[in-house]
Amino acid sequence: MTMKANLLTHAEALARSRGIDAFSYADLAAATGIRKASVHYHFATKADLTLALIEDYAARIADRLNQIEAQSAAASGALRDFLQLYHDALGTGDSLCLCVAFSAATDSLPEASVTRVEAFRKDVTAWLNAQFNRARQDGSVRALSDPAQEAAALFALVEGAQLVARAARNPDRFTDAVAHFSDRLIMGAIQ
Amino acid sequence: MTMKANLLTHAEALARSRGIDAFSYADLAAATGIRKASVHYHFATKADLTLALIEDYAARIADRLNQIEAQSAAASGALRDFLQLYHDALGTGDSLCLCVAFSAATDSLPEASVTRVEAFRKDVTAWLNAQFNRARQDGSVRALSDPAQEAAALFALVEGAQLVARAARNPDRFTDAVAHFSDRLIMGAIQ
DNA sequence: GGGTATCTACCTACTAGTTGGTAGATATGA
DNA sequence: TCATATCTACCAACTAGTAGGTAGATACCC
Repeated sequence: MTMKANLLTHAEALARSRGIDAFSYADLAAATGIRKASVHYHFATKADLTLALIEDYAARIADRLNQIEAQSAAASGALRDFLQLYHDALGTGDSLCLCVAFSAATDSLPEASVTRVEAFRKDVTAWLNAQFNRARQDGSVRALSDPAQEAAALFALVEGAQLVARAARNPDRFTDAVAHFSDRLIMGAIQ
Repeated sequence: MTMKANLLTHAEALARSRGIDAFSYADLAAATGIRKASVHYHFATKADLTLALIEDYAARIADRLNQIEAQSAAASGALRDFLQLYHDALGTGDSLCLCVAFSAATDSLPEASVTRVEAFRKDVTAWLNAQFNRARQDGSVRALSDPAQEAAALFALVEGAQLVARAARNPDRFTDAVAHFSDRLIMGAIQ
């Protein structure tokens, strides 16, 4: 792995567990074993670093969502995988998905990153909207209302569930919070 | 208003709009017109200040929830008022409820404050649980499942909806995200 | 091939500014 | 007189970021 990728990996872990405000170039230098000035060589300013973080993250999640959609036989399967993705992002209960971490720190983020996070949020909500539209066809989600409304609600639910689970340092809280929604998913033999 | 209360008011506003990490004693001094050292006279350390903030806030919300419960004729009315309370906390879209702000910054909070926030979260969830139990009696919430599950889900939903609305700087996003839940509330002539 | 130039990736050593926090003087009112 | 509340003037530690230098790889030209 290149040092740049290495720095991004550590920065993402720190941002997700502590928040963007709460880690410094010094932390990053300590984590990777190079000097602070060398971190600046790869990412001139912290604004550059945060933008790189969100772009990298957004690309990875977009790939994963496409993959989930392609692999699922019904909307319910895709939505179950979506929940699992956000559950797994919690790790042992000490880290958030980067989107939640960035949303929580909007004020200390450079404008370019805020815009990028907004676009990411819009993309994920659009993906959810597509799944709920699919569900309207395949009938794999119980008590379905307006897809756009469902998408907005589910996105807020998983973000809130992450926040609660991380604050309690217990990923089970995520499962509890989304249980009511999970119960609405009708799973066939193979999803 | 005493200077101590004045400081708490400004600190709460700053914590809710920017986050706890993102305001300093210097900001507080500038906001109140006294010197930084004088702020330390009232709150010796930032740990003291954050604890005072959450205690003050928890007491106010507990009062408000008791009031809401007493005034409501049915569970649906109490839950609608609960949603309104969290909606109003957003202001024009630039501030979170203190619980969300504190949950997002768990790592940079002193242990005593983390514990206090956890207790607050537990209290609010218990209140929601009580409302859903009430709903089981009065039938004012459609498609009701397990009250504890509903409480966990609703709490996560409002926290996430606040996060999304603040990030987008638009309180309407909160309304969108909770619309699906709102639709489940059966409102009588007088609530 | 040998010399020159440029690039990558790092370094030491620094700056200017901010952070939470402290010591000790001073004003004010009961 | 004495507690309360404020002040000025500091401190150590940390922040992002900069200046200037170096070892080694790569590229180009004669």
